[in-house]
Amino acid sequence: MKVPNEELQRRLRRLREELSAAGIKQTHQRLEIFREVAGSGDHPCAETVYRGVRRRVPSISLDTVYRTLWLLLDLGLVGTLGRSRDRTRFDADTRPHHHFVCSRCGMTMDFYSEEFDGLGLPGGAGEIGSARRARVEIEGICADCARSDRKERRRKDE
Amino acid sequence: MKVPNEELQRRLRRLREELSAAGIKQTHQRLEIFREVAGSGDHPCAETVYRGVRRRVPSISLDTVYRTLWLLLDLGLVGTLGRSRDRTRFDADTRPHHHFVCSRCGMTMDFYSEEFDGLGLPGGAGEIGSARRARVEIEGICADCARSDRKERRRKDE
DNA sequence: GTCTAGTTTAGTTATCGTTCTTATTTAGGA
DNA sequence: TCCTAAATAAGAACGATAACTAAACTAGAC
Ligand SMILES: [Mn+2]
Ligand SMILES: [Mn+2]
Ligand SMILES: [Zn+2]
Ligand SMILES: [Zn+2]
Repeated sequence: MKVPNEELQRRLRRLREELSAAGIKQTHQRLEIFREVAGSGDHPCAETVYRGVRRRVPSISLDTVYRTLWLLLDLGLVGTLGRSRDRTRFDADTRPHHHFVCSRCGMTMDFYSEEFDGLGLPGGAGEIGSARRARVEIEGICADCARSDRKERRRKDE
Repeated sequence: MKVPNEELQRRLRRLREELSAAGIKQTHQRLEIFREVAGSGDHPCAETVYRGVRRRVPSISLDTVYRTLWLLLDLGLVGTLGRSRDRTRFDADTRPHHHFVCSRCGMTMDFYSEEFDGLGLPGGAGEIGSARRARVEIEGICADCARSDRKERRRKDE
């Protein structure tokens, strides 16, 4: 999953705006680290970002990658996800969206739904607090795993 | 939030059934660790469970707590939640339910909604895989934090 | 172009949740 | 009761992340 160039440019423009607005310097490293996350339509971990950026900026340090990713998180330019046993994964898609996670292979896939975006606390729970954002995670079996399961079952049955 | 004794007993009975069914030994430690999670209506982390169990079983080791909690997870007797930067938190409520998380103070509160339980992949995303379970996390400001915010604002305004 | 505060690097060290190692104990079947 | 595979306790080890240092670099203000 590669992010279309047009969208990538939009995101890079937003990075520059947010850095300016916050009075934070626009360094080559910050640009390239963000480009790496924002250009992959995936949910890379810090280590993956590091390896990717290193191809273009061989001197980059892992320390800078971490510092920058947490900075981007503070600025709201990336989000995080990932089950808590695993390493943190970053997500440059800041549009409201949701995730499907395959419980067999761990594959994580984005999907969009305005209906889900708008979910608030249901009637009976109104006094807990005021909703700002809803995130839906659907756990299931991905199409690929379902296919190999069927194949496996056939092999066993015959 | 304390789990009523009747429900706790039901959960402990289920533990024994599941351990038997899986051919796993019923140790004192496993019983007490599960009792700790299942008896708190909360979402304790491993460390909290450890401290609680230690009052009754002073020789318990943190390692055993972790091993047991992951075992319970595999058996479907507990779930996990928590943002991936923080320590994992465990949840012995295996009924389908959802969470409200206060972005100010971190307070996590359960709520129930049959509508949310039944959420599946929306039309446009049907080919990703087959849904088994939906989890909704609503982020917002809890009633308590909203109250202290208002108080704070008043203090500043006058 | 100069200046400077903020940033990066490399290296080292620390932290903290979690997992491994090893010797010892125990649950539960024979 | 005896036996053994499984489980535990203690503490060392691990891996991801964070926090230093000091020296070099650089973005952006003037
Ligand atoms: Mn995503
Ligand atoms: Mn819960
Ligand atoms: Zn899969
Ligand atoms: Zn709060």
